[in-house]
Amino acid sequence: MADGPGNPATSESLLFLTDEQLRKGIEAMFFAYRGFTADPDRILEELGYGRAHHRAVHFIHRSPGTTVNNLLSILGVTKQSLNRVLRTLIEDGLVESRVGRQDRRERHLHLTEAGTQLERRLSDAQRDRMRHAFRQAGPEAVIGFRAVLEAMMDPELRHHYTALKEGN
Amino acid sequence: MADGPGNPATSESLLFLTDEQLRKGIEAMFFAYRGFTADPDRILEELGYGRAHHRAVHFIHRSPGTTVNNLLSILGVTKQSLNRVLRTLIEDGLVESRVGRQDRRERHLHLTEAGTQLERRLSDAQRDRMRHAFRQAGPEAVIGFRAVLEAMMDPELRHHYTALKEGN
DNA sequence: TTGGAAAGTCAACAAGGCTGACGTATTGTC
DNA sequence: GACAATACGTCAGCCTTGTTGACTTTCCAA
Repeated sequence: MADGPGNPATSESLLFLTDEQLRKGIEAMFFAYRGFTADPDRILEELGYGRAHHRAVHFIHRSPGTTVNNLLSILGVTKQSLNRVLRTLIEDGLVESRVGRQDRRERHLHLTEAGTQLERRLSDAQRDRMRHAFRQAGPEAVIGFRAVLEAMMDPELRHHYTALKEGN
Repeated sequence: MADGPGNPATSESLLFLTDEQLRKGIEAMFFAYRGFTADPDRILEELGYGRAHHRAVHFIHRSPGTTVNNLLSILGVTKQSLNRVLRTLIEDGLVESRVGRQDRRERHLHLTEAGTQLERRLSDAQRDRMRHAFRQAGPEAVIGFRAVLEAMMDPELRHHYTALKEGN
């Protein structure tokens, strides 16, 4: 089995690592992310919210009772930045901030009924697109999709992704 | 072949469409995109640029001589927004704007030598991460990754992704 | 030739990042 | 009991990057 530069098998097996393939992957991320956020963005706009509000609502829904500090480490923004968003959500009655029972310095965040409804509306829209893409591409592709994305994350942030119930 | 709710084959084959699977997909996109932009962001920051500059440089490199209008349709922002970015890039000598020969209203955009160098530096960083993720996940996964992302794009924007030399 | 459309530029504003400084309540430690 | 550390909130001010509105230059078609 010669392995020269002209060997078709060799070039084929490495084809997915050529600069052109990598560029395609980069642009795929760019354009897909646009689609990924497009539907929620439309809903948010009519309510006067932005993506920052969506992120907060999403992760409060995922981890009810989470603290401000925990949310900060997930979102990777400053507390001043998060606070601005959180304040409007609390004022608008979408999020409730409860003083911690063990540690009264902490604030535990929960979605109100209205907050839960908005979360549902946003995630329904986003899931619809994700479901369509998954169905279109098939189960095998979904495995690959997840594998590549997981490998693309910063290692020190990956635990936020896998921290929940493992195996799902 | 009964198809009851307890049938393992059925639930397994549809497992990738459960709400929990979709939520994982959504968060995978969120965290992966953060990693995807992290390396270029660091380079851009030390130069006083942002992601908007990166996007402009990337697509001018991909399509030398492209017009401002064409760039607008790819990037999906207003021309005023793009213009601000473009102006600084031109002032800094990274991009050259040439008046169109047929239509003198048009401006054809090219990277200068310095612009090409910056593009190289940015895309090297981003390709390194993409390459690592591709290698980690394997060729089969890359196929799936691309299939899912392509299905996630807005149909009317997808042509920007596949418009180049097909089959690469 | 003139009026509309198209390409691009300038001005001003808003969202949402950031840093820095500071205040307050609470907790834990010496 | 004093004191440092922690969790959170807030004010001020900056930057990037999105927006709309008003404008010029250029082209083309009636």
